Amino acid sequence: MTDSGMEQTIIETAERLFVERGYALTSTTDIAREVGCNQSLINYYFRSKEKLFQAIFEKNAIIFFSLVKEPLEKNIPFLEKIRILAESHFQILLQHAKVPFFILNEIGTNPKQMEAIKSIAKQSLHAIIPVLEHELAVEIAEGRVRNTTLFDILLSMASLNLGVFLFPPILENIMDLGDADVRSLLQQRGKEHARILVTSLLP
Amino acid sequence: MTDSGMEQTIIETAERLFVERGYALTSTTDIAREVGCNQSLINYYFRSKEKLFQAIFEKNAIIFFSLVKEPLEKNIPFLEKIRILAESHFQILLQHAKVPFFILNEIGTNPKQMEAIKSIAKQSLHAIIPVLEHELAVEIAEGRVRNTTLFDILLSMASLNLGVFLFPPILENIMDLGDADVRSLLQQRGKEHARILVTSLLP
Amino acid sequence: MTDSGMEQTIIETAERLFVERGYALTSTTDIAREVGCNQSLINYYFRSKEKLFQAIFEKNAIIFFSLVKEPLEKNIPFLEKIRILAESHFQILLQHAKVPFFILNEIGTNPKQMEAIKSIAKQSLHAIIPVLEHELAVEIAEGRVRNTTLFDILLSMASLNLGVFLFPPILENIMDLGDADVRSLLQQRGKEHARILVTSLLP
Amino acid sequence: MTDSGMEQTIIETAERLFVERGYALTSTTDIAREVGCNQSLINYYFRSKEKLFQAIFEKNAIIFFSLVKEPLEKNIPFLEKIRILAESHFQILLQHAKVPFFILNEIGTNPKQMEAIKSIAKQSLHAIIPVLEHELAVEIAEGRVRNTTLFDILLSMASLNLGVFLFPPILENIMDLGDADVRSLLQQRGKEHARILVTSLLP
DNA sequence: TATGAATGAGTCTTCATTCAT
DNA sequence: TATGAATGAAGACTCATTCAT
Repeated sequence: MTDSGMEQTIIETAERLFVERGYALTSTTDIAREVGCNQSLINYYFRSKEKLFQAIFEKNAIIFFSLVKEPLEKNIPFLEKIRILAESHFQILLQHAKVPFFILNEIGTNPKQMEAIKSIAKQSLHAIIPVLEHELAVEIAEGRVRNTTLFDILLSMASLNLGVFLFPPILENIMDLGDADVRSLLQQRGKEHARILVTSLLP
Repeated sequence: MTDSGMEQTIIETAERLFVERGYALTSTTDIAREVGCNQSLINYYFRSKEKLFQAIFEKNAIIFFSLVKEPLEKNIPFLEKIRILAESHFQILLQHAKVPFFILNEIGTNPKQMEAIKSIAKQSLHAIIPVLEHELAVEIAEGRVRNTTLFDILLSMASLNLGVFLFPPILENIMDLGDADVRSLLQQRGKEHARILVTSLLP
Repeated sequence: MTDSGMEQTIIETAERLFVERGYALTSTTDIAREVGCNQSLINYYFRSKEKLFQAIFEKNAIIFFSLVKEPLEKNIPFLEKIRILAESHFQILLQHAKVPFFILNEIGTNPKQMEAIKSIAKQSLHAIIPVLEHELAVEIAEGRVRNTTLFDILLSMASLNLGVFLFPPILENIMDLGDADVRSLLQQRGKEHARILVTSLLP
Repeated sequence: MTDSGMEQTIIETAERLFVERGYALTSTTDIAREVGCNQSLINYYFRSKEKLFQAIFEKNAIIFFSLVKEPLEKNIPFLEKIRILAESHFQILLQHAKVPFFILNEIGTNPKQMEAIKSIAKQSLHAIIPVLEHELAVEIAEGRVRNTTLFDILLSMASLNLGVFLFPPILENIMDLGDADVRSLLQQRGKEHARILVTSLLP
């Protein structure tokens, strides 16, 4: 802990615990114990458990809704864009494996969070959706893509990609695989998902 | 309310609340209030909140791992079986829309539940996996299915199907769609998933 | 403490402490300690400190606004009514010497209490004010009472009577009188107040 | 803010808040926030919340016990002195409308304050009481004033005058009068009180 | 079978105060 | 003179559980 990095330490510890156990099951006492500080200090810096949580939640919500790291290049065929999108989304999740569970959990657990998420989601998605929607219409019209909706495509993509990060703890256990085994099995799933998606879009 | 009507009512109410809000956010006080009985009665019948919960959790875990309602007929081509499996799984979830979130949540939140789940999962899956695994090997060998693993297939299936029941609350909100709209959009996803899966398996 | 008179004991102890020290300075821990019970028990019976307080506050507010024990007889001259009223009010306060301070304190301290008091006050006063107002008008018109308002009369009465119960603790101290001395000095103030009031009303 | 401007600002702000809300309901945090300074600064200057309060309390206690701004002229008839006293007391209160409630509240709430007040009260009153007491005896002996005690007279005076500043918040509410209405009703009460007092002293 | 009373541990929060700088 | 960090005690409240009936 550097020159009074307490505030930072608290945030980091809180993030770890919140993401691991969720809001309800993480007490400020837990955080303080782990940080090694007085419990009041948490309130001193963040005023309330909820305020501390909210900052962390929103930071992770942004990750949750990140589809790409850099904007998609324009002059790329539609299906190629979908493939890039899927892989990129997968890579982002790979770096934040626990985030999907955390966000899903908190949203399901506290409906109030839906509100907090709305603008984050829109901001993330509206950069990408209108363009794709238009391109998809063209592709369908010209017979290069089977008749479907962008909503369906994105839902499939999200499902495939997120599934990999939601179910593994279960899979590890029921398949008696080690953490490492599962991880390596999953590494290749990113490309596989992209392939599944693109294949499913061919007429 | 019949003879042991109370006990039953408590279980049912508890199930509803636990599935809706999760273990941590459901207090025995809540349950008692909703049931309209004394708070002690819950402990009288079930010894502890945790024991009451455990029964309910395991019941729902069984649902969560149910892939089919009836055993698959034997003399059906492999790909057809996969199609049936996917659709059947989807239909089961459709009847228990809140279960996936509940189970995932509880597992992620309380690692102890992994243990409880292991045998349930194995029992469900081992009825089906060895056969399919063998058939898949044959199909691949004979060039009718591209080279892949059953693990991959089932993970894709689970991801696609469960995604539909995990994300809609989010989708509803960020897309400003009504509950009904989303529901109807999803109805057709069952067959779509089967199609995606099967397509993705073709060589 | 009779057959589980806990609830009653709590109310009584709480009333004593609240009246003595006020809401802010009485902790539920204090009450529990004095009662000799677990602190949770207070919440068990009354849900919250505030609810426990509110009942007590309103009970005392009713006393605070009680001017007469029995309705005034009709066929009594106006000035005689005022005299009876003043003496009656004084007697009521004599039996609840600490109430005025308590009520004044809580109102001044928590503006929200004004709302709680409104209806109590109106109920108490509106039984008596309209009649007196009309009679006063007649008396003035016929020259038997000097020109004034009922508001002034009642404010004078309240001031004189309540003053006796608000300042004595101070008087006791600065005059180095014993509690008993002051008390006896005050006993006679009831009639004195009535006299002052009536005298002041003569033309 | 001049050299020691902070210290002064803190005192002034503290006084305003303490008088408005009382000791118990005013936190040093509140004061610091309102002043716009660090919370520690209050402790730095005044060692403790209580010491800060004590100075303020005593200053206001002096006001509370002030009966006259200038010493009464000697060669004035007794009843005229009483009249002047009453009006003068009323005028002082008019300039410090919130003080009576504050002092009464703190005394009733914290018995320790009685001690602090004793000498202040004595100092204020003993400048005036012995003389008046002697003059009253003469007046009574010569039949110009009815038989009473100075204690009674001063208590009546204090009651009438202080009542005006203690009850208005209540009156405003239960009579549905505006702040301004009540204020104007009360403006004239000063002279009225003097009249009531003097009248009540005539034989 | 069913209940109300009672408890103890734990949660979040507020607050006055202290300390090093 | 002035500050931010940190603390410990206390406050109200919730909750699962136990006990006697």
